[in-house]
Amino acid sequence: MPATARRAAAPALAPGRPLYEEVRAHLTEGIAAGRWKAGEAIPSESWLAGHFGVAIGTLRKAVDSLVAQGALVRRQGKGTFVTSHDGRRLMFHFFHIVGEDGSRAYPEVRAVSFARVRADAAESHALAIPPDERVVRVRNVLSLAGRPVIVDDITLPAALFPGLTERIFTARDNTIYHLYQSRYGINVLRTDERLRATLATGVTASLLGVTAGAPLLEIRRVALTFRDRPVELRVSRVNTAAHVYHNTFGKGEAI
Amino acid sequence: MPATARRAAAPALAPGRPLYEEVRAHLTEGIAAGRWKAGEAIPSESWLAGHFGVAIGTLRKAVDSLVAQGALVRRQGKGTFVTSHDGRRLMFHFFHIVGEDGSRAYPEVRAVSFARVRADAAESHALAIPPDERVVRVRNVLSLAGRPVIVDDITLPAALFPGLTERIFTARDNTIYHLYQSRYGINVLRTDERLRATLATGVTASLLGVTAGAPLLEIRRVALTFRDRPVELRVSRVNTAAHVYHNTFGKGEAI
DNA sequence: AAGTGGTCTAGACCACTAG
DNA sequence: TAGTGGTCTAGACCACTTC
Repeated sequence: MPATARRAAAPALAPGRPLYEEVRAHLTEGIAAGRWKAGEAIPSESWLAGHFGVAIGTLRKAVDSLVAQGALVRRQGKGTFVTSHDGRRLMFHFFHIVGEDGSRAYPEVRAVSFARVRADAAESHALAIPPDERVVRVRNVLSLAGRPVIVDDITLPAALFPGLTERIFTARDNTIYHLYQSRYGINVLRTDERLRATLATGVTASLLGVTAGAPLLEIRRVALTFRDRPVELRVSRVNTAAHVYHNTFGKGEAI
Repeated sequence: MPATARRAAAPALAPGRPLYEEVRAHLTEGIAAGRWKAGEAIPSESWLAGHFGVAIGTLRKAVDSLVAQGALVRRQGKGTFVTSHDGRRLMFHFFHIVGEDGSRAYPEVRAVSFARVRADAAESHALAIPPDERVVRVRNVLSLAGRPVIVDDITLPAALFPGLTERIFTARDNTIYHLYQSRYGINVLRTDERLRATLATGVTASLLGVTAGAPLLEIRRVALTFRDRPVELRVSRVNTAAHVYHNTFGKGEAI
């Protein structure tokens, strides 16, 4: 049977672009809309193939791209699941500060401040929201091995996080991105980071226990969800005396 | 015909792991050994499928992974080519310094020094070579928009770059990675980078035209080829007054 | 045993490039 | 027009998980 005959099947798959892209778009929409929540399984591949009226290979190609993107996770014999940020594993996908020797540790987070304010120019630009839009500003200090290493200034569009309170934010027993996901249905898929070197001043210096004028690594990160919509701005200042920002390019697994 | 019957075909494909991984290993070996050089086309998919005695779909899966890894590039209607670092495009795969507004520019490179010495402890460790092994040390200053922004200290294992002279190194009309590839058959596939903030001192400060004590971004990069073999250590010191290190996580193309 | 994802086959037809 | 990669089908069987 020619491919075109299938196109009229079940959930209308518009022409013009490859079938698997259409299928992928439908799956993406289902995840973004919360039809399948974080940690839940999506229907089986054979069921989805029948549902969309495509061959199993085509369905798999669509799922493959979502797996590569990090939105889905496959588990042989069990099913395909919406990526959840709860495990400790995924955390290092977006946390890149490691010891000088490359050792990884989970930071302890201490909340310093929490405020509802109006976005300043930089925030509204980074978050693609109107000037003076309501935002939540949070400041955390992250410690590694008992010593303060990072000061995080987090800005969230209030409209995306209704009812967020300081208690909710600090009482979480998991990562911050898991909170966004479990309570507000926001899946962080990508981050955009810009790094520069700065000098420690005033409050930041004292929070990190360094002298004014000490070099700090400043990371300006925008977290994005589906359709590259920004959901969080985070400015981190890192004392890199005993830690480094680690990063590899070229996904290539060792061959 | 059952898959197992094919396993005995042409270039012996050992069992135990998926067929496409075997095929991929054979292709990788061919590229690493220089059987197909940078910029050249490998045989067509149908020819390779027949050669290895696998279905076209299986062959494509092997090629897919090498394309994802960056070792091969597909061009519809023309063929599949060994990735070449000559084009200006690929350069930004490994060069991450951009203007504050995200604008990209090609740096002008000025050679400052070139010397053949013995590896120090840090270099021998980073390059996985014996202590006191012979290495080539090069210092470059990179300028953007006519102003010096980066000081690069490059260390190469002399054994991998026989006959390398200052003239060869500075006379190249292309990127440094293209030189490694075209003259020494070394394909840089991955980089491992560690970043920290430091303070400008002495020579570095004067090369960059900043005062001692100015904050600099230090990037310690190890370039890797097939089998994750290190081929270059590069320590960059960047004046981030008007530039930033830019990076995105989560390959996800905008959906 | 039943259900899931993982691998593999053997084709067909489409889209693009080049002579 | 011939050759290349790109998409898609309709199965088969394997590996893993759960009951």
